[in-house]
Amino acid sequence: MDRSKALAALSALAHETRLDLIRLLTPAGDEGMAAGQIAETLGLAAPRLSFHLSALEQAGLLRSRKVARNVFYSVDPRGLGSTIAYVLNHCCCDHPEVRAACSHGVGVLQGAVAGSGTDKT
Amino acid sequence: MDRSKALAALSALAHETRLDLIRLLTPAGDEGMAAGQIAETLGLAAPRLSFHLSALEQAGLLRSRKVARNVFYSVDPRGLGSTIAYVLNHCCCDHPEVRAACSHGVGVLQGAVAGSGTDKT
DNA sequence: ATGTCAATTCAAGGCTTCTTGAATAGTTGA
DNA sequence: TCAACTATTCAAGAAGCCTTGAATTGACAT
Repeated sequence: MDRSKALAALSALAHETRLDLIRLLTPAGDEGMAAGQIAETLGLAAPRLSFHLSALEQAGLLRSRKVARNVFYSVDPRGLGSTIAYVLNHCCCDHPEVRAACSHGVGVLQGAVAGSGTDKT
Repeated sequence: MDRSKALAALSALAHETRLDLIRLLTPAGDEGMAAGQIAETLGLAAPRLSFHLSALEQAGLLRSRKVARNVFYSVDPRGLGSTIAYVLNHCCCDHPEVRAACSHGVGVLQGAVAGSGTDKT
C-alpha cells in the first residue's frame, strides 16, 4: 500500500455514512448485503447510497458482485488491514502505546495505557 | 472514544500535509518540534502550517506547549491509538486478517496474509 | 414485447475545506 | 521603548465533496 492509496482509504473512512456502511457490512462477511437491503436498513436514498458505496469500493475497502438484479457489497478486509497497517508503520511505529491499543482492543485505552502518557481527560 | 471523535480524527488523518506532519513529529517523541522548524522542514507557509496543526490538535492527535516564543508540537499517541482501536473494534473485529495486519506490520500484507482472502492484485 | 424492479448516472445547488497574503498578538533582547 | 522574531488569526477566493430529484440502464416475469 502506497501513500496515495492510504490517503484515499482514510478519506473514505472519514465520513459518518461510510463508517456506518463498513460497520453494517462487516458482520455480513463475504456474502455481504444487497444495495437495496442496505438502503432500507440505514434509511438512505438510493443515489446517496450508491455514491458512498462507490467511494468505498474505489478506495479498496469494499467489493461488489452482481446477482440477478441485485448488487451485493461486502467489505474487503485486506483494504482495511493495509490501511491501518500503513498508519501504524508510517506514523506511530515508535509508540508502543499505539500498538498496544491495536492488539488488546479499545478497553485498554480507558485506563491501563493512559498511565504512561499525560493524564489528559 | 466515541464515534464523533473517531470521525474527527479520521478526517484529520485524511490529508496529505497532516499525514506528513504526523510522520515528521512521531520520531520527535514527547519533545516534539517547534512550528518554525516544522515549516522549514516541510516547506510550508506559516498560516497553512498553523491551520493543519490546529486541525490535528483539535482532533486529539497532537499536543502543543509553549517555550519562549516557540510552540512545540508533539504527537499524542493515545489519540492515534484510540482512533485505530475504534476502527478495529467497530468495523473489523470479525476479520482476523485485519488484526494480523496490525500485529505484524505492513510487510505481512504483501504476501503471507493475502492467501487467506481473495487474490486481488 | 411490456411492465416492474434494482441500481446507477446525471446535473444542480449548497456546504465545507483548503490555500494565500495581510494583519495581529505575544515574546525576547538591545 | 523599540526592533526583531515566532506564531496565529482574519478575509477572500478556489476547489472539492455531499445531497437530492430526475433520468437512465439492465434484469426479470408475464
